[in-house]
Amino acid sequence: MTRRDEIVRHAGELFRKKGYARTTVRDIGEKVGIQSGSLFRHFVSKEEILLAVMVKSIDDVIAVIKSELPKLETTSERLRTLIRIELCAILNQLGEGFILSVTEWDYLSDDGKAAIAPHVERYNAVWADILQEAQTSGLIRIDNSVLRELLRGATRHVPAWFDQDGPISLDQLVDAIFEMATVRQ
Amino acid sequence: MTRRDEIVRHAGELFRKKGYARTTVRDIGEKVGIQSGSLFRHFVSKEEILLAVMVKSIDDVIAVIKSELPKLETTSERLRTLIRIELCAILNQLGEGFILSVTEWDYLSDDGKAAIAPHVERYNAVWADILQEAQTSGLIRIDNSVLRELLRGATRHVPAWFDQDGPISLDQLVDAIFEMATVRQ
DNA sequence: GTCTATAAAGTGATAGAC
DNA sequence: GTCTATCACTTTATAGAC
Repeated sequence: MTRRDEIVRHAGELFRKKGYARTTVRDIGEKVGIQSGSLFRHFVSKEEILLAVMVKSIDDVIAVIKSELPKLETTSERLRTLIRIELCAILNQLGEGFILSVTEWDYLSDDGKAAIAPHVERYNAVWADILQEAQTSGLIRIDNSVLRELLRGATRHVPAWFDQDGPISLDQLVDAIFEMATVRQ
Repeated sequence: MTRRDEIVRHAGELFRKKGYARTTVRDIGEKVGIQSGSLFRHFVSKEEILLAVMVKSIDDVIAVIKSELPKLETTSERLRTLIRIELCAILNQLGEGFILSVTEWDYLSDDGKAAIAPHVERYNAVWADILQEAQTSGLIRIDNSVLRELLRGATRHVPAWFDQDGPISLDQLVDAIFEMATVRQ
């Protein structure tokens, strides 16, 4: 693992925990074990570190999706799995900063947004495909683009209240979201 | 309207638009039409301004709920209305910073959180009551505390994608959320 | 109650030695 | 490639005149 990777990993953890704005380059340096000034031999700016975290996280999650979904035979299974993967990603069991591409979007410069956009769009396309399938087969009840955003909001908010060691398991949470999204059949 | 009220109103608008962290006291002063230093004759700190925005917003929304819900006769109508009011609040058609009590929660000091908590709890209690009713009458399908958080996430995320002048009306959005939350009957 | 001016602290980023 | 040291700037908040 290169130093650059190491910085991305630690920065991702800090950004998630404290938010991008409240994480200083000194925090990142301390976590990595180097001085803050040394970070700038690896990245030209703090924003570039955020971008690297976002890109890696999104791409990691897409890779998992591409490897898992083709195995599944029904639309219902694919939708349920997609919900599960998004939840794992958001709960940081996959990648390290997936959620940041939603929560910290506004902190990016225009150039930064443009750099991330293709990755975000690839991820969105996966969801659009599955929801299109689900709508065609009558699995979901409401407009699929509206449903996508309602589900994105629901999953995005999960870290604020869900305790992985609490009374509800991750599987139960996936079931609840799937149940909410779909028609009872 | 007192100067204090004026500050709260303008600060709320800025906090919503740019976020608390990126809004400076200079921004607020400029908007109000006074120097930043003068703000501190009305509030002891920037955080106290945020607290005032939050408290006012939450209390305004609770007041609307208390005036509208008792008129309604069915659980279904009450739940739908509660969803509509939360959406209006989050879209800033009610109060000025309702959503801030969710999005900017982490920026509060411990004392700040303690000051807001009773107001948030009163709001949560309204939802808990209605969802309890809905669960008893079989209107909703999943655990009501889980459903509450899924819906809170869904509505909280709405400003990020919903355009009030776009193709979908607010009423249609309320319908979609209600449809998602409830059993088809 | 507002102004001007500034204190005190923190920020991202750079320079140059090693 | 990391260090030390620091620049240039921004931030919240204060002091004292009016």
